[in-house]
Amino acid sequence: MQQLKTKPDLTKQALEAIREAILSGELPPCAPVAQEEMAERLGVSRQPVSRALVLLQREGLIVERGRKGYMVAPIDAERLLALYQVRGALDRLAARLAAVKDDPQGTRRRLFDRLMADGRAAVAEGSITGLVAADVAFHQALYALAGNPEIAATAEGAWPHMVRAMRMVLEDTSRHETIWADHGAIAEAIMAGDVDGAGELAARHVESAGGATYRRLKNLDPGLQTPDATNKTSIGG
Amino acid sequence: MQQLKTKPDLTKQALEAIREAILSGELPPCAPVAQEEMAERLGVSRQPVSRALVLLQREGLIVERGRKGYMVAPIDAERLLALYQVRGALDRLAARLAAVKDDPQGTRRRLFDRLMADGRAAVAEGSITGLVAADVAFHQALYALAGNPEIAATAEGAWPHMVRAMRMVLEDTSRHETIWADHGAIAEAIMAGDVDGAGELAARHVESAGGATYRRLKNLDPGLQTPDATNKTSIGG
DNA sequence: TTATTATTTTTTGAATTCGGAATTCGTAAA
DNA sequence: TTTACGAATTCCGAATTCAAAAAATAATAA
Repeated sequence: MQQLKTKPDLTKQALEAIREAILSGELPPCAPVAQEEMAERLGVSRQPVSRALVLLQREGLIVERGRKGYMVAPIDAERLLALYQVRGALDRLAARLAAVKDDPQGTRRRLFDRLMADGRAAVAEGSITGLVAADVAFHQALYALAGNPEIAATAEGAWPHMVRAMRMVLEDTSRHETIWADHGAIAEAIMAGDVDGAGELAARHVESAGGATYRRLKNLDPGLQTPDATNKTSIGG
Repeated sequence: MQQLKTKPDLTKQALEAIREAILSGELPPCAPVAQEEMAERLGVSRQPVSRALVLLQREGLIVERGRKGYMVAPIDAERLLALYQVRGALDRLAARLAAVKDDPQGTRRRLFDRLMADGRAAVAEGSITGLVAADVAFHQALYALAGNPEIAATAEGAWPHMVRAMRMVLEDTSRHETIWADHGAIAEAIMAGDVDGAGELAARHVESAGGATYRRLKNLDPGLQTPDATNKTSIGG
């Protein structure tokens, strides 16, 4: 018999709702986040909203504005670059750990096949939302395959910031193809058991994304760009 | 004229106080944490305590026990091992970033000299508390020298768990010397600008500590142990 | 004596209330 | 017209109150 569904828990619901509003852009960067208004909008009292906001602040998605309340954190290019560097280290570790495992049942291969198909479909469709979802799914699968739950838990803090920036970056459709070529190469290296190769590819992929994000946010990357300009070396290695 | 001191902020104070109580062992693993009792002990209402507990849960230092309230999280050997693996990746990155920087003013060398002196003094004194403090200081300095604030922010989630376990591990006094020999080697490699070497040494040092912690918590390491048994290879590499 | 059920207690989550601090707006004076 | 002072409003943290749910306990029947 399975566990019955637990109670709603207003604090958790408020947390999810507000985070989702921030990630979707419904609450854009620098938008004020007033407790009373949020409580009103969610149909609850200020209490659960206030508790959720403390968590959101810890996640870095909202920042204090003195006695003026909170506001949605601005998208900070330098911070994103630093976060991508950290995630590069985490993804390298995840890929290495995934590569040392073998896959007698072929479940891992089927998982990658499905993820790659979803990603390719999103590329073909050109849907930003679909591409973001497929990207998140791929990397979360990487963390899961590593068998170290703390990798996913640690990386979880960085992902919301990246999702928020990803929409802008993916406006440059020229990157869509290379992203999923990278993912394919990473998956192949993992399935081939190539520990060093998988880790290196994963780290470079992430740092490349970080560089692209940085340039995009700094408006250094107006439109198209030659593939040569992407990161080929990685300090994280 | 100087700025006036800002307000105390009861929530933050409660958070620090309870966290400190957990790390010091005053609240041992599996001890129940009741909101009312905490509020009473800290001389505040349940409100700021409740908000602090939400944060502490996010940090993983306390866990929910249904309607029975929270309890201090038990020390989980598997989890510690996983956390050390993650921190190995982070410390590798930090050491590499620190090694690429140069130090024309010699401030970095003086910092390392001071940290090493503190550590050696703690080893000579044999004070567990002093050793823990010196270890934390050394690695936090590493994160600071990396120039990427997100490394420290990310690693911060893992440290409280490690501090809690460190007391047990450091009862094995034979490790004290090797720990600070490792630190010395890492500092030397960084100051020599040896990026690969510094990263490798830092990662192995952390994973070695993780292995020692794991064995200690599993009671596989009763007392002394030959240095040969320490980790010489690292999957995180 | 044991098992089951009803009651009491405990403890938390959420709502409401209270107090204080900062911003804003209005008014008066230069 | 601009500046400065002060009142009013806004908004949040904290305390208090309320309600619900689970655990503990007591009581009763088999």
